[in-house]
Amino acid sequence: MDTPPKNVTQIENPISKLKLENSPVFNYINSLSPIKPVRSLPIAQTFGSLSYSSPPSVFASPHVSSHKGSRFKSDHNHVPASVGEEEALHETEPPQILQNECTTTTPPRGETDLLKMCDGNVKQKSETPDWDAMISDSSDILIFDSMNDSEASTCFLERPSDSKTRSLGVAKSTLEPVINSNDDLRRGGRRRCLDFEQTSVASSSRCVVPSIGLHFNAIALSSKDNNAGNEYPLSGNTELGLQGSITPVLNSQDNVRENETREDAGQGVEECPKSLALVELNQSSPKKKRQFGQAGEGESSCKRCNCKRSKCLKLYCECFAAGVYCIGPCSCVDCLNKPIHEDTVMATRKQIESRNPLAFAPKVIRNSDSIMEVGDDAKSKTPASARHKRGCNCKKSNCLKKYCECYQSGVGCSINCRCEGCKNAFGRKDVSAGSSFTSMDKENETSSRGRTEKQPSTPMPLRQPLAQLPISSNNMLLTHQHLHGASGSSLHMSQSFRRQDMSLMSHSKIGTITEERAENIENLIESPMTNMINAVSPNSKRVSLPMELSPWRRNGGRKLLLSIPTFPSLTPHH
DNA sequence: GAGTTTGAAACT
DNA sequence: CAGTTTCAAACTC
Repeated sequence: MDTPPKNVTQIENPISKLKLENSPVFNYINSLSPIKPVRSLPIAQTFGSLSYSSPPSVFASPHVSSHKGSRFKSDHNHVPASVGEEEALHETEPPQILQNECTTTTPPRGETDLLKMCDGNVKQKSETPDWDAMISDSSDILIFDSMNDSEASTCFLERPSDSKTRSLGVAKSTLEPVINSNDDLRRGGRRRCLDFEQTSVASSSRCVVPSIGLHFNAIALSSKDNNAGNEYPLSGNTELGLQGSITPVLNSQDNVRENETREDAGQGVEECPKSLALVELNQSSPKKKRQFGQAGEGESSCKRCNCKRSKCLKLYCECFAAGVYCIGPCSCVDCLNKPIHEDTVMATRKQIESRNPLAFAPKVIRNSDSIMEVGDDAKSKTPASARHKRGCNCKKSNCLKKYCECYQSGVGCSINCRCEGCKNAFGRKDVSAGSSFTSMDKENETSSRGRTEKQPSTPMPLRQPLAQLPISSNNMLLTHQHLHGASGSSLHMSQSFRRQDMSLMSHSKIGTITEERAENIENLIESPMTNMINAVSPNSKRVSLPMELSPWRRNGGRKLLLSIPTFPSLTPHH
């Protein structure tokens, strides 16, 4: 990928870096924050992962593999604190990738620097660093952290063609609240750039700033959705630069064009998490969708529904389930899943969430230790640990058709599945039962007993309803705060999160984050962090941070256990 | 493109 | 919680 020269230059330019480091401003900033470098890397990432939804399981699919590939690649450079960290990153795949990339091009100094640099990039436009602005913005920047960094970098790296737009988006995200003067415009763009999560997701794909509350589902969903795209508008989101901040302010046309461009480039799809890809690609016809879907875990294409009776306000509707508005390509009838009916959409979402808090969460969860099982064919490339949360219930398809959510998502069946005659090409239930897949279950079980003990070879309780997991955005917040020591930034994040949740109704999985939107969520759940996490209950897990990440860790080596919600619920209150 | 099959979502 | 119905995607022809 071509990186916009400008950015690269900046990032790589040692001189500027030096200047920055030596400058009074730099020192000042450093002295200010507790947030500093050290944790900045890990935490930021974690943050990102935590806060943002992850890309959905989307990643589990072949796409995933590619992602992973890049991830690994970059990871090297980026000094992974631990496996967990990696996983955490995982959640924010898109961002992560970006980040990694960014890291790649930068001296291993810390994300802080990275941020600065990135920031610098943004500002660079104006050439000389505006120190005052920098300082004033520093907080924001910090808040964004990895996300921004990564995204920013990603943006730049990812699509040269879009660099302009992306950088713009980044800049906006970092520097100013993205205000969409025109809702319609915004919405129009939404599909591609979801507001909630989407924004983030979208951003990731588009390099827009990541938002915090993602639609996990959309993202995560992957399977079907993964579209993270355009999500419902966070009402009020816009005002926060942070969050959604960065909603790319594109009108639909622009988006379309952008998408087209991307498609032409042929990159987006592969590199983007399925969800993302969906968002962007889905403008096409249903057939196209299928094709894409194949590529991805389940579908990589954008969502396009064909609802006749649900008004696109039920989970039957893929768009709705993915947290995106129906758009042109949809063939739905009496569709209410449109920006015009935002209130209705939100209300409905809330209602559904009240019934099932995880309704919009990513359906596929990836294990922290997920390792790609590389096989001869693409199918075998699924993440070993990716699994459908609830599992499927196939009776006749043998889990060999897309009727099967597991199969559709590109993940193997697990003990959570109640399928009959499972022949899932990505992993059969019986086979996976003892594998890492059930990690979640294992974790839960383990958690109940203590922590890092080895898992019992005993079968875990079958199908733990994820839905039962208590996840609340509030919890999320707490978690974040805890993790970050309640730093201002974390607070920011939390707040952002909340807002998004509120406005969105909370969602991913990905929710998700999605899936994609989901994966972030998933990652949260299974992320590196989570790896270290022991589940206390289905909803919360005890988390012990890796040494590197855990500032609270006692010298004695005692682990600090935190209770972390598995999923951030989209709804703020609950 | 129409019709069928399938299984998730929703409902009772 | 289980059984049934509704729904829309996936699939077949």
